[in-house]
Amino acid sequence: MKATYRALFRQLLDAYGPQHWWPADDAFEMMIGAILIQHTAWPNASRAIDNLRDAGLLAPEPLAGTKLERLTGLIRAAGVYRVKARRIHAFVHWYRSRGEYPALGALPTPKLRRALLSVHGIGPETADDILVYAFNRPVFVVDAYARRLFARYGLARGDERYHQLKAMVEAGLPGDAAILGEFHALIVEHGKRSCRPKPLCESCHLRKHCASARQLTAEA
DNA sequence: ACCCAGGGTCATA
DNA sequence: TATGACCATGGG
Repeated sequence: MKATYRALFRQLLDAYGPQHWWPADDAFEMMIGAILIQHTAWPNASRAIDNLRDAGLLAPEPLAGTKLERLTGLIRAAGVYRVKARRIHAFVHWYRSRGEYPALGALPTPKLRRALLSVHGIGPETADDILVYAFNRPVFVVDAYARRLFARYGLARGDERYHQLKAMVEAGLPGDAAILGEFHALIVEHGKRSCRPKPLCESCHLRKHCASARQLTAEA
Protein backbone atom coordinates (compact mmCIF):
# COMPACT_ATOMS: atom_id res chain seq x y z
CA MET A 1 0.00 0.00 0.00
CA LYS A 2 1.16 3.53 -0.77
CA ALA A 3 2.45 5.40 2.23
CA THR A 4 -0.03 8.17 2.96
CA TYR A 5 -1.27 9.85 6.10
CA ARG A 6 -4.68 8.34 5.43
CA ALA A 7 -3.26 4.82 5.21
CA LEU A 8 -1.24 5.31 8.37
CA PHE A 9 -4.28 6.64 10.20
CA ARG A 10 -6.28 3.59 9.13
CA GLN A 11 -3.58 1.16 10.26
CA LEU A 12 -3.20 2.84 13.63
CA LEU A 13 -6.95 2.87 14.15
CA ASP A 14 -7.19 -0.82 13.25
CA ALA A 15 -4.27 -1.65 15.55
CA TYR A 16 -5.28 0.32 18.64
CA GLY A 17 -8.92 1.35 18.25
CA PRO A 18 -10.44 4.73 19.15
CA GLN A 19 -8.54 6.50 21.93
CA HIS A 20 -11.36 8.73 23.23
CA TRP A 21 -9.13 11.78 23.72
CA TRP A 22 -8.78 14.15 25.48
CA PRO A 23 -9.23 12.35 28.83
CA ALA A 24 -10.88 15.25 30.68
CA ASP A 25 -14.34 16.00 32.08
CA ASP A 26 -14.67 19.39 30.39
CA ALA A 27 -12.88 21.92 28.21
CA PHE A 28 -11.30 23.86 31.07
CA GLU A 29 -9.83 20.73 32.61
CA MET A 30 -8.50 19.82 29.20
CA MET A 31 -6.71 23.15 28.83
CA ILE A 32 -5.08 22.94 32.25
CA GLY A 33 -4.12 19.36 31.45
CA ALA A 34 -2.47 20.53 28.24
CA ILE A 35 -0.03 22.60 30.29
CA LEU A 36 0.53 19.92 32.92
CA ILE A 37 1.32 17.23 30.33
CA GLN A 38 4.19 19.21 28.77
CA HIS A 39 7.28 17.00 28.70
CA THR A 40 5.68 14.71 31.27
CA ALA A 41 4.29 11.17 31.43
CA TRP A 42 0.50 11.08 31.67
CA PRO A 43 0.22 9.33 35.07
CA ASN A 44 2.17 12.19 36.66
CA ALA A 45 0.08 14.89 35.01
CA SER A 46 -3.05 12.96 35.93
CA ARG A 47 -2.14 13.00 39.63
CA ALA A 48 -1.71 16.75 39.50
CA ILE A 49 -5.14 17.14 37.86
CA ASP A 50 -6.72 14.90 40.50
CA ASN A 51 -5.22 17.08 43.23
CA LEU A 52 -6.62 20.22 41.62
CA ARG A 53 -10.03 18.61 41.25
CA ASP A 54 -10.07 17.38 44.84
CA ALA A 55 -9.23 20.91 45.95
CA GLY A 56 -12.12 22.26 43.87
CA LEU A 57 -9.78 24.29 41.70
CA LEU A 58 -10.61 22.97 38.24
CA ALA A 59 -12.57 26.07 37.30
CA PRO A 60 -11.41 29.54 36.19
CA GLU A 61 -12.40 31.62 39.20
CA PRO A 62 -11.12 29.36 42.00
CA LEU A 63 -7.90 28.72 40.12
CA ALA A 64 -7.33 32.39 39.42
CA GLY A 65 -7.72 33.09 43.13
CA THR A 66 -5.22 30.46 44.20
CA LYS A 67 -1.79 31.52 45.36
CA LEU A 68 1.13 30.37 43.30
CA GLU A 69 2.68 28.74 46.33
CA ARG A 70 -0.34 26.53 46.93
CA LEU A 71 -0.54 25.66 43.25
CA THR A 72 3.04 24.43 43.14
CA GLY A 73 2.31 22.09 46.03
CA LEU A 74 -0.74 20.60 44.35
CA ILE A 75 0.87 19.95 40.98
CA ARG A 76 4.24 18.73 42.26
CA ALA A 77 3.79 15.24 40.84
CA ALA A 78 3.67 16.63 37.31
CA GLY A 79 7.30 17.75 37.49
CA VAL A 80 8.67 21.16 36.42
CA TYR A 81 6.05 22.35 38.89
CA ARG A 82 7.22 25.89 39.60
CA VAL A 83 7.34 26.62 35.88
CA LYS A 84 3.98 24.99 35.25
CA ALA A 85 2.32 26.79 38.15
CA ARG A 86 3.32 30.10 36.61
CA ARG A 87 2.08 28.95 33.21
CA ILE A 88 -1.27 27.87 34.60
CA HIS A 89 -1.59 31.19 36.35
CA ALA A 90 -0.74 33.12 33.23
CA PHE A 91 -3.20 31.06 31.24
CA VAL A 92 -6.10 31.39 33.68
CA HIS A 93 -5.76 35.15 33.96
CA TRP A 94 -5.59 35.46 30.20
CA TYR A 95 -8.54 33.11 29.82
CA ARG A 96 -10.75 35.14 32.15
CA SER A 97 -9.69 38.46 30.70
CA ARG A 98 -10.66 37.25 27.24
CA GLY A 99 -14.17 36.24 28.18
CA GLU A 100 -13.53 32.54 28.74
CA TYR A 101 -15.04 29.89 26.52
CA PRO A 102 -17.97 31.75 24.93
CA ALA A 103 -15.99 34.74 23.69
CA LEU A 104 -12.89 32.78 22.75
CA GLY A 105 -14.99 30.15 20.98
CA ALA A 106 -16.31 32.81 18.64
CA LEU A 107 -12.84 33.58 17.27
CA PRO A 108 -11.77 32.07 13.97
CA THR A 109 -9.08 29.44 14.32
CA PRO A 110 -6.08 31.53 13.20
CA LYS A 111 -6.95 34.36 15.61
CA LEU A 112 -7.61 31.95 18.44
CA ARG A 113 -4.29 30.22 17.77
CA ARG A 114 -2.38 33.51 17.83
CA ALA A 115 -4.15 34.45 21.05
CA LEU A 116 -3.18 31.16 22.68
CA LEU A 117 0.43 31.55 21.55
CA SER A 118 0.57 34.96 23.19
CA VAL A 119 0.21 33.32 26.60
CA HIS A 120 3.53 32.72 28.32
CA GLY A 121 4.11 28.97 28.44
CA ILE A 122 1.86 28.01 25.57
CA GLY A 123 3.82 27.03 22.50
CA PRO A 124 2.72 25.56 19.16
CA GLU A 125 2.01 22.04 20.39
CA THR A 126 0.05 23.07 23.47
CA ALA A 127 -1.90 25.63 21.44
CA ASP A 128 -2.88 23.00 18.89
CA ASP A 129 -3.82 20.53 21.62
CA ILE A 130 -6.23 23.11 23.01
CA LEU A 131 -7.54 24.05 19.58
CA VAL A 132 -8.44 20.52 18.56
CA TYR A 133 -9.56 19.01 21.87
CA ALA A 134 -11.13 21.97 23.68
CA PHE A 135 -12.37 24.03 20.72
CA ASN A 136 -12.96 21.26 18.18
CA ARG A 137 -10.94 22.97 15.48
CA PRO A 138 -9.56 20.90 12.57
CA VAL A 139 -5.91 21.09 13.58
CA PHE A 140 -3.15 18.49 13.73
CA VAL A 141 -0.82 18.39 16.74
CA VAL A 142 2.83 17.80 15.85
CA ASP A 143 4.92 16.10 18.51
CA ALA A 144 8.16 14.13 18.76
CA TYR A 145 6.30 10.85 18.27
CA ALA A 146 4.80 12.09 15.01
CA ARG A 147 8.18 13.19 13.69
CA ARG A 148 9.76 9.81 14.42
CA LEU A 149 6.86 7.78 13.10
CA PHE A 150 6.51 9.79 9.89
CA ALA A 151 10.23 9.56 9.24
CA ARG A 152 10.17 5.83 9.87
CA TYR A 153 7.16 5.46 7.62
CA GLY A 154 8.65 7.44 4.76
CA LEU A 155 6.16 10.29 5.01
CA ALA A 156 8.61 12.97 6.11
CA ARG A 157 12.30 13.58 6.67
CA GLY A 158 11.87 14.34 10.33
CA ASP A 159 13.52 17.77 10.42
CA GLU A 160 10.60 19.78 9.04
CA ARG A 161 9.48 22.90 10.79
CA TYR A 162 6.48 22.58 13.05
CA HIS A 163 4.14 24.46 10.75
CA GLN A 164 5.42 22.60 7.70
CA LEU A 165 4.72 19.15 9.08
CA LYS A 166 1.41 20.32 10.42
CA ALA A 167 0.37 21.60 6.99
CA MET A 168 1.44 18.36 5.31
CA VAL A 169 -0.74 16.26 7.59
CA GLU A 170 -3.70 18.60 7.45
CA ALA A 171 -3.53 18.53 3.65
CA GLY A 172 -3.57 14.74 3.64
CA LEU A 173 -6.56 14.14 5.90
CA PRO A 174 -10.14 15.44 6.09
CA GLY A 175 -10.45 18.85 7.78
CA ASP A 176 -12.25 17.27 10.71
CA ALA A 177 -11.36 17.86 14.35
CA ALA A 178 -12.48 14.36 15.31
CA ILE A 179 -10.19 12.75 12.74
CA LEU A 180 -7.16 14.95 13.35
CA GLY A 181 -7.57 14.62 17.09
CA GLU A 182 -7.86 10.88 16.83
CA PHE A 183 -4.75 10.74 14.63
CA HIS A 184 -2.63 12.55 17.22
CA ALA A 185 -4.00 10.34 20.00
CA LEU A 186 -3.21 7.19 18.03
CA ILE A 187 0.30 8.40 17.27
CA VAL A 188 0.94 8.98 20.97
CA GLU A 189 -0.48 5.58 21.87
CA HIS A 190 1.74 3.96 19.27
CA GLY A 191 4.74 5.97 20.38
CA LYS A 192 4.30 5.05 24.03
CA ARG A 193 4.28 1.36 23.17
CA SER A 194 7.17 1.32 20.78
CA CYS A 195 10.64 2.40 19.99
CA ARG A 196 11.57 5.54 21.80
CA PRO A 197 13.69 7.48 21.49
CA LYS A 198 15.58 5.68 18.74
CA PRO A 199 14.37 6.37 15.21
CA LEU A 200 14.59 2.65 14.45
CA CYS A 201 13.31 -0.39 16.32
CA GLU A 202 16.61 -2.28 16.26
CA SER A 203 17.87 -1.24 19.67
CA CYS A 204 14.52 -0.74 21.36
CA HIS A 205 14.36 -1.95 24.92
CA LEU A 206 10.60 -2.25 24.64
CA ARG A 207 10.65 -4.72 21.78
CA LYS A 208 8.33 -7.09 23.51
CA HIS A 209 5.62 -4.46 23.24
CA CYS A 210 6.40 -3.68 19.63
CA ALA A 211 4.29 -6.24 17.75
CA SER A 212 2.06 -3.57 16.27
CA ALA A 213 5.01 -1.31 15.63
CA ARG A 214 6.85 -3.96 13.65
CA GLN A 215 3.73 -4.76 11.67
CA LEU A 216 3.36 -1.11 10.80
CA THR A 217 6.95 -0.45 9.89
CA ALA A 218 7.35 -3.69 7.96
CA GLU A 219 5.00 -2.32 5.32
CA ALA A 220 6.67 1.06 5.09
C1' DA B 1 22.55 4.56 38.09
C1' DC B 2 20.86 5.92 34.03
C1' DC B 3 17.14 7.56 30.57
C1' DC B 4 13.26 10.11 29.31
C1' DA B 5 8.37 11.83 29.10
C1' DG B 6 1.90 13.84 25.09
C1' DG B 7 7.44 21.38 25.74
C1' DG B 8 8.65 26.02 26.19
C1' DT B 9 11.62 29.87 27.31
C1' DC B 10 15.78 32.15 27.55
C1' DA B 11 20.67 33.10 26.70
C1' DT B 12 24.33 32.75 23.45
C1' DA B 13 26.80 32.57 18.75
C1' DT C 1 18.66 30.50 12.50
C1' DA C 2 20.22 27.13 15.65
C1' DT C 3 21.90 24.83 19.39
C1' DG C 4 22.19 24.33 24.71
C1' DA C 5 20.78 25.00 29.57
C1' DC C 6 17.11 24.85 32.46
C1' DC C 7 13.05 23.19 34.72
C1' DA C 8 12.11 18.50 38.09
C1' DT C 9 8.90 14.22 39.35
C1' DG C 10 8.29 9.37 38.74
C1' DG C 11 8.52 5.03 36.09
C1' DG C 12 11.24 1.76 33.22
